[in-house]
Amino acid sequence: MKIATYNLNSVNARIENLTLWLGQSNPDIVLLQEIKCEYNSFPFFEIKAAGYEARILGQKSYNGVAVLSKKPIKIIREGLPDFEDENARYLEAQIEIEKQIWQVASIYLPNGNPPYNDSTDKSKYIYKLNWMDALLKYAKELQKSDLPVILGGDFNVILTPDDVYDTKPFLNNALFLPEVRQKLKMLEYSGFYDVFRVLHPKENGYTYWDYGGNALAADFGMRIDYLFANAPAVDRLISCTVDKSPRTSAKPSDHTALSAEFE
DNA sequence: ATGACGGTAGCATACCGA
Repeated sequence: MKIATYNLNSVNARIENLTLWLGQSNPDIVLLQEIKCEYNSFPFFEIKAAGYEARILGQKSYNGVAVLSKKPIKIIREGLPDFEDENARYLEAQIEIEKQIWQVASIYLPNGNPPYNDSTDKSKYIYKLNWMDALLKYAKELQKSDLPVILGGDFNVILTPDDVYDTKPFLNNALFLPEVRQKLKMLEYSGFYDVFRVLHPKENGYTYWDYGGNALAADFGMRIDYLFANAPAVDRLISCTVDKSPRTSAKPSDHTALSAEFE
């Protein structure tokens, strides 16, 4: 079973990039973030032609998450429990592949940085912290499941100093503040393994490079997209790789795909 | 390494992002 997470930065702007990558990478399950559209403008036809069913939690202009699969998708949850969210950031599903049911969630965690016109505005950061608390609370519920569970997506957190090209520009950034890093660590301590780090303790594993300047060429990247797996899933882990091809192909997202294979 | 860059809404420019 091959699963991937990919923040697309608009599914409609990226549909050719996406279908090309689907054909090359051939994942069984894909977790998409920032589709940036509602149901009626989602490119179901093109994705079906590439061989995938799609279920989405859409939103106009911003956010929006989706699950793609070659096999039927059963939606378990839209949005986190016990958390009123005006944004489309969480979609959870069950997919049966070769007699094994996998429970997966596509997660687009809030960025948390203030708007440019008011650097003192903490409301987005507070929203991020509250969102993470709701996720941590629900993750403990999910740990009661005997199914293999994979929480994947754009977590908008640089977990450790090894996960960014330079820490100095990010010391006061909502992606790297101690609170959010601790909360993501708590997700690990609750029993969700950081699949990339399980297999690659040293590699940088960047999944995002800014569009501007020479960020990609100079490898000024950051690791903010993750696949977290519970014990039943990580027991089956075979490989986990950053797939840089969609980031280096034409009209890229600023993120790239992170893939993992399980027995 | 910060500002340039890209996407959306909607038609000029503001907002969002990491």
